[in-house]
Amino acid sequence: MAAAIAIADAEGLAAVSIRRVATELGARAMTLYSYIERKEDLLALMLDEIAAELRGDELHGDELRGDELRGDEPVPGDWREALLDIARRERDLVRRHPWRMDLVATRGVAVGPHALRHVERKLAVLARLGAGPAATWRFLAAYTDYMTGFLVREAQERAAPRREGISDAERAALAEPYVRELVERGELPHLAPLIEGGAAGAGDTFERGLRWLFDGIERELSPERGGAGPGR
Amino acid sequence: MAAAIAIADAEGLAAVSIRRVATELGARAMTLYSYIERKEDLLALMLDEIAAELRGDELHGDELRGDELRGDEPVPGDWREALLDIARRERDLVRRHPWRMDLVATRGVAVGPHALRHVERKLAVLARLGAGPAATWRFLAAYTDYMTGFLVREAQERAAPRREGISDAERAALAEPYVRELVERGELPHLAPLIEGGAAGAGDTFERGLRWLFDGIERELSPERGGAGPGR
DNA sequence: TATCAGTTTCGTACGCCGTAGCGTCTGCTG
DNA sequence: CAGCAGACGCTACGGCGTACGAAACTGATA
Repeated sequence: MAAAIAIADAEGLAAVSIRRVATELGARAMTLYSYIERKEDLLALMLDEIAAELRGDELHGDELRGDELRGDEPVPGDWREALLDIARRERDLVRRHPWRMDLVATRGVAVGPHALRHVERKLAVLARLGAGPAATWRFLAAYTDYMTGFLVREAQERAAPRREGISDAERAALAEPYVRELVERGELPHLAPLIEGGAAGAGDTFERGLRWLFDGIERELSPERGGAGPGR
Repeated sequence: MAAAIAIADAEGLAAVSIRRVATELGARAMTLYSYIERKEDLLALMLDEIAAELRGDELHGDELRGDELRGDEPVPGDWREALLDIARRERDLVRRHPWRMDLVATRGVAVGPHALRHVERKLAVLARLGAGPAATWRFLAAYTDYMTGFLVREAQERAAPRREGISDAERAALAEPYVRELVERGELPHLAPLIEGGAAGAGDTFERGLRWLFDGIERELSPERGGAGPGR
């Protein structure tokens, strides 16, 4: 797993092949099949393994994995700040392991012990909302979906310059034929000023989008008020 | 493109190989390289092609592609209903072509003429918000990210039973080792009741999540009011 | 009608991939 | 010491994307 993760971090998920991982370990390809049944097992294990890095305290070695319960120490601050903190850590995780979103998009989210403990942590935060189990689950689903979409986009934008030339070269050489023609024919009246004005792609929308989502959730829980306070 | 799309619809994106598409067309593999430079070009073309199905009117043949301007007829109702309508169509599109999310997650969103016209349509709706270009772009980014995340998850959940046994068989045979042990050791106090109570995975969260996001955006634009009205 | 440039198609080949099948070796258990 | 389970390696199969050069076909020109 460590070898596979190192390869994926350095050269992308496509470089993780059975032969390559085996070579990195000084073995032959078929040796790996003593420990896994299919390559997909290895990928699933990688996905759960990096979820261990999502713990609040940064001690993610194996030393305190044993019997003492952890994972539901009270999180400081209100639920918004706590969930925002978790979101930032998830974003950092994808920055370290961009291939995570490739796997999430194809195999779905991990269901190993580390990943489950992380879900537990998020539910502990959401429990402060005092909503019922069904509503809590829906909140988590909306949060997860937004995060997935943002992180997929960010990981892929970050990987794009590595695949081709530079982002500017791509924009100049690839957007010219389509966009220029459509813009000059006046078929994109709303999009054209955004492109030419530079508004497209400017700024970091990560926390902004999360706050909008949080606002909407908060308003549902206290509908008569404006929702300015922490609610409840 | 049509042959490739048909294969992907029927057997998934992995079945789309150069050799397979060529065979479907009664030709040999290398023949395709007279029309595309790389396989990725074919995938990009597929992605833009299905975006043509996102037009509001259902005439997505080639017959009226010519000179008459279209794409910014006023959309009925307020912006929320209009954007919700677009969102439903995007969801239906992924239902017809689940492999779209695979491509979006790896290659990013399409930048062909059909896809650009669809972005234009969304910007026309968002223009009613009367926000500046930067804010409008951020709204679109947040919407797109939520949609991507939801659709990636839905497409992958829909494809999961096809990959393995049944969803129930999977839940029983695969979740047992991890989850049961952790639950019985009491390490997942918040997650356990959701699983056992059946709250997990119940109901459709699509429009709910979108409405929360819309509420948050609306509140930003009219902060002093509760945001109950359509605003502005 | 004969020629020819240009396009389209094809056969072959290279180096990858995941993994099935089977033989060999090692070290622990009874 | 016998037996055996597990770790490990070799070989092979069918598939992949695509580079390269030859062949076949097309339409326009002499």
